Amino acid sequence: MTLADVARAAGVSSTTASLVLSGRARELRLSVDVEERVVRAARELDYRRNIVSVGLRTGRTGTLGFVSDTVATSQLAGNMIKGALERAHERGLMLLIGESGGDADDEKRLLASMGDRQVDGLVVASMFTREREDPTPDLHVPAVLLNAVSTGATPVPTVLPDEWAAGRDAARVLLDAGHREGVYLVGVGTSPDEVPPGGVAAVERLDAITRTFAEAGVELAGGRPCATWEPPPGLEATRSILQEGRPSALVCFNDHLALGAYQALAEAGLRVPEDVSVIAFDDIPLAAWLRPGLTTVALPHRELGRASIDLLCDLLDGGTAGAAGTGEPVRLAMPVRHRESVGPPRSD
Amino acid sequence: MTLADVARAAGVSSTTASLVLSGRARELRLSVDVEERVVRAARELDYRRNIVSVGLRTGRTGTLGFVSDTVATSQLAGNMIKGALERAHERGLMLLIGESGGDADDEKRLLASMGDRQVDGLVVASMFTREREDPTPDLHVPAVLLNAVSTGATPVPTVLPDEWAAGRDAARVLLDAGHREGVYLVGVGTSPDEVPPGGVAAVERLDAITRTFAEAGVELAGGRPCATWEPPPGLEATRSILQEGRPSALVCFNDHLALGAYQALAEAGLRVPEDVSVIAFDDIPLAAWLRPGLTTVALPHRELGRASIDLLCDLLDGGTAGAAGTGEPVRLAMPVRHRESVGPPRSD
DNA sequence: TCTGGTGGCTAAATCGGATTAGCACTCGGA
DNA sequence: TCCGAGTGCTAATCCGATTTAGCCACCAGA
Repeated sequence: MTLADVARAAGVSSTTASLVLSGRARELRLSVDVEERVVRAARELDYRRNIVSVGLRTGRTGTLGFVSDTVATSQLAGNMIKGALERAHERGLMLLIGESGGDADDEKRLLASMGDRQVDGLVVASMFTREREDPTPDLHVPAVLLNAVSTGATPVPTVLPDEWAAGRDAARVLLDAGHREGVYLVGVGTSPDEVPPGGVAAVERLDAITRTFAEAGVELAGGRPCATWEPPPGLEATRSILQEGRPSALVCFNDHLALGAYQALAEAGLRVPEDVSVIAFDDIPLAAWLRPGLTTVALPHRELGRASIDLLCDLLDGGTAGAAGTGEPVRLAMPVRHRESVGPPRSD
Repeated sequence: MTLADVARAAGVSSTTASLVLSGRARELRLSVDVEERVVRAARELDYRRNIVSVGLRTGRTGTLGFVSDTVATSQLAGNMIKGALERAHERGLMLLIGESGGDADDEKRLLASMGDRQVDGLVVASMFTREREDPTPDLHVPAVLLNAVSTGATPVPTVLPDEWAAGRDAARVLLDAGHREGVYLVGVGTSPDEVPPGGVAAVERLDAITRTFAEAGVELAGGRPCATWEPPPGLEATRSILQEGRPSALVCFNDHLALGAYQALAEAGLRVPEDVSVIAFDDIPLAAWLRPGLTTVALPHRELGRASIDLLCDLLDGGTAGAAGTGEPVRLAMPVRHRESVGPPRSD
């Protein structure tokens, strides 16, 4: 079923059929009769426009590229993709997905490959917020960064979680509960240089936490940097903290670390939140399933994914209009999920 | 940079350039001189074939579609996609990804949309093994099913995890450890009709478990069907089992249920594996992080994803050659991950 | 010398649409 | 009566490749 078939069935030229089917009939004052005939023929023949052909002629394929460093490492990634997919479909676009595995050459290949397929635009995503160079210096395809900031000269439109506010809110939750001493960090040290490399998120959270406590006249009791933010290091770090005595509250820099912390606390016979309060970041499904439920500041992955598509589309059809115009990154709020792991400090 | 530019730079016709660049120079006895000139020009101009154009002319776009019901619900899903993505890239193909959210109309729309973009083939995936109808009755695009079996008349090539063998292996692990009584099922009942609807996996596992124990002269002590396989129902089910007395071993139908079981056992003051052994299915990352580490039969999601692409490619360029030829589904082994949650039965 | 074959390359058609230029006809005003 | 300005539609070109059909020069055999 091609356009020519429809045109023939409607008894018009394919030019006319094309015009009608791309909704330009009114604009070009085609007769209502002709318009109806074409529409009917198209419906009866179950005609669908061949997007490859349209792409060749117009250069627009209705397809976007989404390249991330790692898709499956964490569930989070999945949700980011899910959000992007959703939003793209809502806008009638399809997503070509690629995963570079963190390798720069692979990424380059992937981006080129998407360029070959004439994607209209690109989302370049990172699983963990970090700095990176401009992904598409030579490709002349509009691109936005997701969960990453460009170090290049020309700013690339960017979507980021608001990590600073998240750190502040986490600190406030503990302050509101009454914790003023014995607050420890799990995953990072108390000084900005004791943070995993490239971890923009950690730096911002740490800064916010430190300041917020300081403004309340509270000094952090200590922290333990962890090379990887997974349960075993979290367990070790917490054991180490326990050797200094019973902490009042633990700020775990992600939920996995918090799982390790739970295990160490259980080992030591301490109860959450009666003896020790715990707050974390990310809100992976596990957080809701732990006993007691883990209070955590959610990384809005799905919304990040959606926002990246919106930003890209703004960029595509607005030029500098909308959010894409200002050089500032789009920051998405990280909501606190209140569960049962934070309580008042133990009185003794 | 178009083919015409390359041809001009090399001083040949675009026909010749096309021939050279698609590796048919030898076959058509073009002179070595011409071949070299074209290759050099292409390299110097950094020429890349426009795949959209090729797609229009040849009908092959070097792009496959991957449609699943839910991408992000579980990590597993992510790994399946990751595997598919990997394999596709290894073969120089790109993946157009779609998520139907389980809605049949959305799926139809998605498939049509991919058809419009001339995908060479389709993988239709399901997160949980289940029966479904042929996804592409009208689309004339080759398709394979992943983690789903077709109920249609003409069999669709399919990739499935070998759930039966998995059930058998789980049972053997317990038998080998010495468990001969007090073995309970968490997630399903002991009879085949007490299984969540559409759960092909559960049916096969259950059958295998029952038979394997029966062959060893062991009868299952009981089971608890759960509406959803998540930690809270697992916790409830285990509490209910504990009211009958101390079980010797628990077969949890997935890792989430096992997490609930761990919580119930901890509540009751029972230790794993000294008092109660636990074995489960899936091998999500959490399984390795639980204390003690959860012995579980892994769902090879990544491999499933990879295999689906291989099967699809066989179908595309083999016709009925390779695995695609036989009507039988491709079955992938589910390896047992031995950790610490299974031990000998308590002697008293 | 003419014919037939073949080695080496290219003009032109093609894929399925979008777009541009322009045709044929009507109507109102000078 | 003639001109200019619509009105309603279409022929032809183009996008960037692949593929078909075929051209031209050269050489061997009759």
